[in-house]
Amino acid sequence: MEIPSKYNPSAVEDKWYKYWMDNKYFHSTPDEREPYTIVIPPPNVTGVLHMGHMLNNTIQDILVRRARMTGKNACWVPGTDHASIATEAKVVNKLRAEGIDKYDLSRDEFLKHAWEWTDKHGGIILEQLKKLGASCDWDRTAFTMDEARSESVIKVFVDLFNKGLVYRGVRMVNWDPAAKTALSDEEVIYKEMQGKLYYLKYKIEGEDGFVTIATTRPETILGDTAVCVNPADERFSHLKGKRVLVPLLNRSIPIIQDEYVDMEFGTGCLKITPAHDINDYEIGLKHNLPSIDIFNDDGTLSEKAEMFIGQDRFDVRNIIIPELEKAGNLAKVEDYTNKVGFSERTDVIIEPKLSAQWFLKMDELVKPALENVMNDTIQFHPAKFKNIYKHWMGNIKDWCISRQLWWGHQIPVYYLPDGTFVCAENAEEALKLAREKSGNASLTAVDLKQDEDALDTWFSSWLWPISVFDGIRDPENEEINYYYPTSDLVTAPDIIFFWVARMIIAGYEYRDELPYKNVYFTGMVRDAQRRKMSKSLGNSPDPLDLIAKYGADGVRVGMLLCSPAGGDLLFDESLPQQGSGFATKIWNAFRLVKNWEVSANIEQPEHSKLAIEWFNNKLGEVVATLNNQFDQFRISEALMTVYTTVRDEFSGWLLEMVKPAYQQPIDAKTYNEVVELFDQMLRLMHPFMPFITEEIWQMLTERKDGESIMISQLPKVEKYDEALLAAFENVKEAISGIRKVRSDKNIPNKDTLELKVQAGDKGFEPQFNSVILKMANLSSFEMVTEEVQGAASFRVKSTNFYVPMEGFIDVEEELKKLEEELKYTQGFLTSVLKKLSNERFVNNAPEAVVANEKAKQADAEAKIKVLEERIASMK
RNA sequence: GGGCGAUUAGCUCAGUUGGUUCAGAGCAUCUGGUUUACACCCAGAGGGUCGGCGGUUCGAAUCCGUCAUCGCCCA
Repeated sequence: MEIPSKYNPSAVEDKWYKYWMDNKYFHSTPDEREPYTIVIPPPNVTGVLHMGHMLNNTIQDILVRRARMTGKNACWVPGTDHASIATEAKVVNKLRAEGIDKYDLSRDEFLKHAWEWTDKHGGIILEQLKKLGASCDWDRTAFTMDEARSESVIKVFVDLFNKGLVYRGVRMVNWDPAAKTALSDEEVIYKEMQGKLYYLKYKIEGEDGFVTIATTRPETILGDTAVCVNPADERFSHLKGKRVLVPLLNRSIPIIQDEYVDMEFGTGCLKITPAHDINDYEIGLKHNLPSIDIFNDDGTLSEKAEMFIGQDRFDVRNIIIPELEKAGNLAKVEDYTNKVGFSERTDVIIEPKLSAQWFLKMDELVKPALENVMNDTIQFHPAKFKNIYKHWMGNIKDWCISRQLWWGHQIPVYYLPDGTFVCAENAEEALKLAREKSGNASLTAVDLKQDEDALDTWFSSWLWPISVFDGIRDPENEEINYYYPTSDLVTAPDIIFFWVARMIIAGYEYRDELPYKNVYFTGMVRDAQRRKMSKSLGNSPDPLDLIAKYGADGVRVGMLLCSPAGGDLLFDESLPQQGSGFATKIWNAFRLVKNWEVSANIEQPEHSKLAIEWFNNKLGEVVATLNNQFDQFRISEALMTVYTTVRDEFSGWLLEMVKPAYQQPIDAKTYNEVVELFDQMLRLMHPFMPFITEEIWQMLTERKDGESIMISQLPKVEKYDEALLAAFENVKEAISGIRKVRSDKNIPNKDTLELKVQAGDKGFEPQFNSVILKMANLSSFEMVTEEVQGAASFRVKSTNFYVPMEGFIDVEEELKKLEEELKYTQGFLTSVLKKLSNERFVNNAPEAVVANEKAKQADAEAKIKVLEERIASMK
């Protein structure tokens, strides 16, 4: 078989992905095995794959592939969410570009366009995930607005309504005037803005004087219904009970007193506009002030404003100032920086607005969700996110679940002609209820009008772990009972409240059970300068370009190399480059082994036998380490374990030890054992690098059609000989010592050396002599009992190693080195003795710790003796 | 303003209930090397008073207090 000298990822990756798909290896159906389930955090249909998805889905794929290789029935459910605000905005923009206004269309016509758009763009991101190697069960692909999921959402709304947990209320909401919808607090982004602080004079009614207030939003004076001062503020005590006139309108409003007012800020005098500021709204409620809503839904001024009707709120700000100045109401203007809320979806400035919305009562629902995270029934990784979760859940507000949009699940509330309403899963049911409620049997379907609003997208995604298995509509079906609760959730910390908390709430409400056992929070992907990856900065590489350049395996390794859980990942192209370099390294190891000529007629050399015995034990240790790291979700550390094991232990030590001499064949026994060890290593690597491991695994030895590394089993933890591994570390140290002598004396590796060993109590492992002989390229190996002169020397523990080289040795320099080594060891001994001579240490410290110090003392003393003898003999 | 978290090598981070040879890794840096899988490589080396101060302890990167700086969330 001809093995290409270069590994070519792109050809290999498409081939094996197709093979896995054709063989249905990703597909899961319930059986007697233990399930391992992950639901994908459904990406938004408007999105394309970005670096955050790459990281997130790489981690999920690693977990799923590993579970599959440990005998579990692994099921990774993919899907997308409908993203009502973002998608509706995209569709509205597209229609506008075609000269169509949304409001010229009926709801049904608009939805037809939205579905068309979704069908065209919605699946792109899932196709991209395939390039990454994602082993999702594609037969299960779900969408938050497909039939099963939609019916589930409606069913849940009706259920919560009937439980009395859904109510309609008027609240101050975050209004997005571009999308014409309310947003949740979490969808508002506050940005620092350079603005102005305007000082405006309000005439005191019936007097000559003025009261001066400061505001950043002069256009809202038209909605003022009071001016407020702090009751403790003596500057304004004379104003008590008086009234002032709103500039331009000359409307008379009261001066009220409230401790809310900060006496230090501005003039200490605050205008109150209850309809357009959340704090003013609270004060308005407290003091029974009227609210005057001066804005239309699109951010233009309404008739209630009495002036500037139909003009945009920010235009009005510019034109009202000259008017106020002309009228003598403008005192001064200052520069001012404040935080302004922007819509996460449309990036326009949020308008606080009073509006009728649907709310979900949260206080009772959160209880089990909070408790079971705090008591670690559900584990967060890293655990620090428990605190932030607790804080939010403890201060939870009712959830505003209505959105003034068409794209989404229309709220299943139907209004009767008299303004009362009923809530039902469909129109027929609603009609039945309406007839009962009104006592009017002649009501017909056309008399009922369904609520225009749609539900918040999160109101469908919070059901995701249940609804993807149809557990809402059919709570006892085989799949939900088998796959739920799911195992792990992998997501970003910025949606801990939007999504994670609410899924946990829904889990306990609808299954009386947790939705998953572990939540792994990934870091945020940033660039090398710690900036967020964003389109506008142009600092985000296209993931598909990266895959084309470095291979999916290389990119997966690159993403993980520097991504601790919950920490920022500073992405740089050197990372996937390192990943692809690692793939090359593995490929070359494969080429080395595969190109050996195998002979059945030679005996296995001693050093090969030892090497294989050692590596078998090493493998046991590595498997145990990996299990431990995965148990703790230390995935990036697990990758590092695999990385260093392949590079250092497998390639650097094992393969070098068994490698036959140039153009010599290898014995069949060693070859077969090395192939078996290679196979085991490939399995350990497979979850991280699925493609190259499959490619090599298939070529490593004869495979039958339909076999695959992805359905093979990982090596199990076996007992490993720790003493053997420790002994081998001494052997490595001895070999390194000889290499260092070569390097110091400029002796080429191909020249053989002699070695003499003066064994001490520790540091010499005679059973490995054949290994040292081969790895250090020695011509002879001799045990001695005396000091050897005219030789370079080094020590492992209390054993002296000598490499004779008469004439090469600078006695002075050698002595200097020995003196340094001695001084260091003596210093170390002093510190140990200091501890041991401290009575309180000996009495208080655990026995094992004291014994350890005594062992350190003995070792140091032995080494000092060896060094002193060596120095004495050289002098 | 309230809360949470962080501060360890040039960079990014580990460091499990305080105690195994004077704090580890990867990357970066430096030195040497093209030996017959691999220069996308190999062999070595340097680099940290664990943010400052104080305390508890026989013993502190680890526990407590305080200050400083930074980040995130909420108002």
